[in-house]
Amino acid sequence: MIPIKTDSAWKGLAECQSCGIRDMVLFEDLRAEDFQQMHLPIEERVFQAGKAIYRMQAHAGSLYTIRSGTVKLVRISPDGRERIVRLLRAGAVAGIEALAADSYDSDAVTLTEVHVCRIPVDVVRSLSERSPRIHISLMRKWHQALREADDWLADINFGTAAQRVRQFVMRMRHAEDPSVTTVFSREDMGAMMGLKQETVSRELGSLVKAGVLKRLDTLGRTYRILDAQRLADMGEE
Amino acid sequence: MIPIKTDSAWKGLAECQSCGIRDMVLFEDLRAEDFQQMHLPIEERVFQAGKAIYRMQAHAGSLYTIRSGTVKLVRISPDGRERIVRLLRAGAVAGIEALAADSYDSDAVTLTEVHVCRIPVDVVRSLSERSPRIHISLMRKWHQALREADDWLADINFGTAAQRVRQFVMRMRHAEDPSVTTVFSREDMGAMMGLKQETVSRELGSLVKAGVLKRLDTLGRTYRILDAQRLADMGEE
DNA sequence: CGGCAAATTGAGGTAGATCAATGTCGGTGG
DNA sequence: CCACCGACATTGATCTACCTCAATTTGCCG
Repeated sequence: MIPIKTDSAWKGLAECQSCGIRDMVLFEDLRAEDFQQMHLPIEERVFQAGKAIYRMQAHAGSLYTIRSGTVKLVRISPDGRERIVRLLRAGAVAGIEALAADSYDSDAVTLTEVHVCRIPVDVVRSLSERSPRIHISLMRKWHQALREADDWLADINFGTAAQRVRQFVMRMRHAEDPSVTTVFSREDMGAMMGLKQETVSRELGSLVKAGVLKRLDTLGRTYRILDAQRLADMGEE
Repeated sequence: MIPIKTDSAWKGLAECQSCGIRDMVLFEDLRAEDFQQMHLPIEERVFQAGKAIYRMQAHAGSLYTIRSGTVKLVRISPDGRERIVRLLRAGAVAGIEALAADSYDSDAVTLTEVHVCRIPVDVVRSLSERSPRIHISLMRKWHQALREADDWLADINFGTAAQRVRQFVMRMRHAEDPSVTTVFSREDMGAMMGLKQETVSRELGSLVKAGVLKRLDTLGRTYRILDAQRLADMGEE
């Protein structure tokens, strides 16, 4: 008998000390003695694609370090339009605003299956008071988020549709193999770049036709970059 | 004899303890004893309109709390186009990324005469290690910056030109008198909203013609808001 | 096999860009 | 004091990139 699942599956208390991606996340520099001080539960959770980790304006009691997968931060405007303000990937922190405010500033919705560690905000606060290392890590995470937000505006929400789509494709290259890139539904891509889904589809199509990209799957989510040079250069100056 | 002025005028060592806007800035919760620990110089500086406080990629050795005036954060894209990613006003911190990185992420250029306090990054670091209050202040400043960046994307870079301009006009209302709003050159406004200056001019003009705004100066920088309701509502749902 | 969800493709309309002329103000020098 | 100039905003007339609406295609799954 399969247990009923809600939005997330609880995987038990996290084993921070043996965490495989510890160097990417908040506790990158934490020492053994720091873990002793921890009394509140850090939990590992899994979300299926399309689930909300938290909602805008909900009480912000925890932050979430992302172990794997991709999360979109979504704002709904007063008149109901959806705007994706940022993407978070492995190593980023979702809900970092919990450290400075009472409620979350946006929805956090998973685009893929996502593994997170849920850390109560009090744990981070007390650790960062005691450990300068955590303190530095936190600064880096804030900076990472801010930088990402500015990049989002300056890179993929600027210029013609063709320029935006190319920037986006480049930004979504795989870390392991930069000649492969994975994108999202045309609707989501539109909400990220301020374009309509048809326009996104057309621009991707024209990159394929131009021999810059090659489809690797049937759905149009994964592409091989055949001509990285042209992808980066086209439409400059 | 008047001393030669470079970009900024040095006004001497800052008197933090008697600072009039201390509750808005970084040291809002600092106590007398905290100031004793400070050995590096905090300087008060004044910049005329149109000067750079710092440049993108320059070595980031200080951050700047803004005492008065308005600063634009500007990114130049590889192909030379200018994009304004955010505005900073009194109480905000320019160059906060100095705490987490070696170089600044954007140009900071004054739009008005601007008064700042220049604080060496080491001062902030050592204070925040010792004082939990500073630590909390810093978190709030990071959050303020991140929130502002996301707002910028979701509010004034989203929707039709008319919606953007109205959002912008509302965002630029004076704190003391919300029925007055001050905007910038049409070119700068365009670079903030992803529009051309002619479009900005037309949209402002149509708001005046519609009786929503009234020009208060000859240059088109200051307006009285005659119908705040319509300014907020028009073009919703 | 049929039905659904997502992407693609096409035709036509429009918001905003582009190109260009005109207007207004403030400063400067004769 | 007035003429001239440069900076900026405004206004007008086209043009076009992207949106809109709609039909078609593709793969997936029951």
